[in-house]
Amino acid sequence: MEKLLQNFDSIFSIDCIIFGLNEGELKILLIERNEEPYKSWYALPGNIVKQNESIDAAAQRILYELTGLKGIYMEQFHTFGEVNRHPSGRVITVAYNAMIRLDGTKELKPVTNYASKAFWMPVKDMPALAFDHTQIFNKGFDKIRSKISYEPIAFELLPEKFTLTQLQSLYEVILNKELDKRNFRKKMLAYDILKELDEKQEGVSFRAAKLYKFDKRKYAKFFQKELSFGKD
Amino acid sequence: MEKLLQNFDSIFSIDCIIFGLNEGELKILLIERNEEPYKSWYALPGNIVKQNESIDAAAQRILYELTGLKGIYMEQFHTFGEVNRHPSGRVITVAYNAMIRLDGTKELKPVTNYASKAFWMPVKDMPALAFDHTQIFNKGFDKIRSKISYEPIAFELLPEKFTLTQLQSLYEVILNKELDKRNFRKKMLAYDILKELDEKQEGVSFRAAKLYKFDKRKYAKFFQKELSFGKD
DNA sequence: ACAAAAGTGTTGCACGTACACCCATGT
DNA sequence: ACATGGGTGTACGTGCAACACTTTTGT
Repeated sequence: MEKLLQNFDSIFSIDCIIFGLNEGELKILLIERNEEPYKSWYALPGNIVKQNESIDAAAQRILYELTGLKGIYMEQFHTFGEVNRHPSGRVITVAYNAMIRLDGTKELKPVTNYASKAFWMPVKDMPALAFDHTQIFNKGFDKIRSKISYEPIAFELLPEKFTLTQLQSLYEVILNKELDKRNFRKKMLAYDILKELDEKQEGVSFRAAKLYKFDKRKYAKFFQKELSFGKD
Repeated sequence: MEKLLQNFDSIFSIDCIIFGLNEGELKILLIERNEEPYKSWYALPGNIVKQNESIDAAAQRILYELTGLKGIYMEQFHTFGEVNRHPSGRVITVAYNAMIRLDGTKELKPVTNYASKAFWMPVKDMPALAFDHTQIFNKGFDKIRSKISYEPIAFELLPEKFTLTQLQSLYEVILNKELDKRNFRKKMLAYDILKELDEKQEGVSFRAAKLYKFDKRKYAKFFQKELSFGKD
């Protein structure tokens, strides 16, 4: 083992699943590869971790280099380690995911030649991806879907000010089922993590809806759930 | 990148957190290291993944080599990738955990020299461990604790036949809090995943309790939970 | 006036929680 | 007889699911 450790290359990679919401459609960030293997295929933003950076730091750097996005909080969700998942050799990959707000100010522009472009792809139109990225994406999507079921994380995707109907549509897209309007609103408001604003929607040709903001301070309590059988 | 891929050593490792229950005490499986670095320290069973094996397969092999245990179903829960977590070089580690039944037939015997012994350590007495294994253990324990809160996985730890009181004690040990006896029994029986046997406890100096078995067939339904707002 | 979406309450049910006493058995 | 854990039921509160009509606004 000592010999192994003396001269090694760190061959592990990061792949990122970044969700965004645009015109009511759930999308994820893809790149078009500009390198072999899988040159000109679509792929998740991903690359090799350097020897002197932690995997969390690598995730930040790689996302930036391939898409121009900086400072996105990503969470590791699984490591894929089949022997032949990469055609050029043994590479295991640590997959991260994140949800971000698309406010129009975030331009996508790869900083390296490794990607020829970065773009948003509607989740419902996902094409075949390079490597095992389709499998990685499926697992990441499952993860998000299950997480949203017990933690109100969907706000990350919405603009700062949003209507309850927009929030509900987002839940419906992610969970892929219709929800009851009255029950949804009741439950969301009961969480007490929304601030009602004095503003209304503008530019719609029907009754304008109230706008809400997500209240980060009150959000904390949703990270303390536990099974109990009485006597807390 | 292509150059990197041409001659590489795969330097990633696996570490295993194996929980067991013995005399009502929650324990985890440790080894005593027989190699530098950290020679003669206690550590989680773990070692380097080979180039031609998947990380899941590596987890099986490594656990076997270090402890003699075979065919234990382990689940990956996190990958640790700080730059300096291993003193000899850059090694990231994929951590797995599992819960197993200690029925006395499983002898612990390392098959390689890499460990001088393998043994069960009570969780409440955890010593300092080699590398960042204490941190890994803490995260794995958190994971188990949170998982048991929404999925009745604790049966893995118990003998085939057990009493409800034993089951409750186990929950209390893992969750680190007292539970109400009536509510606990009501809830567990309501899950309808226990088979009541015609047997009773033996060799106790008080009223013998009924024995139960875990019914694997009925267990399936606990893997289908989702947030909903009506209209399923 | 009409089209389109906003907004709003009640009821039944399932589940969680709090809580205390008698029973069976071995010594 | 007594000590030890085994075993049991009820009442209350909360949260989820089902369900339909009126209001507001722009065209």
